[in-house]
Amino acid sequence: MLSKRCKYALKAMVCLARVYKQGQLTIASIAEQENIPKKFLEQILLELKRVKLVNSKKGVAGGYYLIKDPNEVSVADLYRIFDGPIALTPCVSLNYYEPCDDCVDEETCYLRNQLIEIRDKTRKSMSEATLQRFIDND
Amino acid sequence: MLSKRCKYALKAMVCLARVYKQGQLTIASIAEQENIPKKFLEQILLELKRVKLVNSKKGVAGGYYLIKDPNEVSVADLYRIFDGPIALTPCVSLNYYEPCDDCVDEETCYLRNQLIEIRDKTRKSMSEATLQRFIDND
DNA sequence: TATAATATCTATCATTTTAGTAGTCTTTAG
DNA sequence: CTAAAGACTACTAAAATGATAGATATTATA
Repeated sequence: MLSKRCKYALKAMVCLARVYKQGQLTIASIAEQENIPKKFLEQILLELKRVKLVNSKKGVAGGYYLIKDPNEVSVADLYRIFDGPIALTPCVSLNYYEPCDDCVDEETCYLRNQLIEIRDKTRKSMSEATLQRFIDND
Repeated sequence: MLSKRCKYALKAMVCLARVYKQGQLTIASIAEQENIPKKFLEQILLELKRVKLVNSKKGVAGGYYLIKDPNEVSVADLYRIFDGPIALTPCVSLNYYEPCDDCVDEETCYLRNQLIEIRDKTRKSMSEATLQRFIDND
């Protein structure tokens, strides 16, 4: 499941993708349109800015805008930012690798092969769900 | 990511699958072999018994044994028991459906189509990872 | 029949994560 | 100058997670 943060981020990003290279949206307008608590969304957009997916302009007539192409941002990207590894265990994660507490020897772990298969398929399906697709296939 | 509960459950189930129709294993033996806190594993096995995937015998020479065929139990089943919906939002979950707090109209939700696609692919890959496969493809 | 080995049940707990809220400060167009 | 925007810092309530503790019930077997 997506956390609320991540779902809100996805919604906000799709909103911004719709006006990609055509303007900006204020936090308040996104929050209202999408039923997201404004202060919470503020934090989320700040994080999206920190990782350079969006940028913002302060002051009157300011707002947020997407800086990456909507074809280049996917659910997988947002999931990793807000919800962490896509893999089912840290030991098979490509982006967030960590050894498992309970596993003695990774090389001989009998879970590994299947978990890697699941990881690859999940990565693929989440990567294919780009912002652009959310717009096109609406 | 799998919770520890779920990962421990998976490991225990694979252990039990290896001796399917050939005997039983004690909590202690599984806990020791797999580096799982015994009391925690106890709770997990109790839950697996409650949902009728395993059964147990008390007393000396007692233990747990699988009652479903190892081809009929998958990561998807265990995920649902311990970690909940496989879908990314409750509103596209087949087994745990719930409307979303923030969505006004489900029918016109622009996230829906893509989230359903992801759900179907994830369900498939997690369902294909049966206990038997963990044994065969070890 | 006593006992040791096993599962079962009920309760509790510390820590972390989640989903926010509150208040103040900074920037900027007009 | 000021209103409208984002930025920053801090706090918090509730739930989930990953356990631990202790007492009870059952059963094979010596």
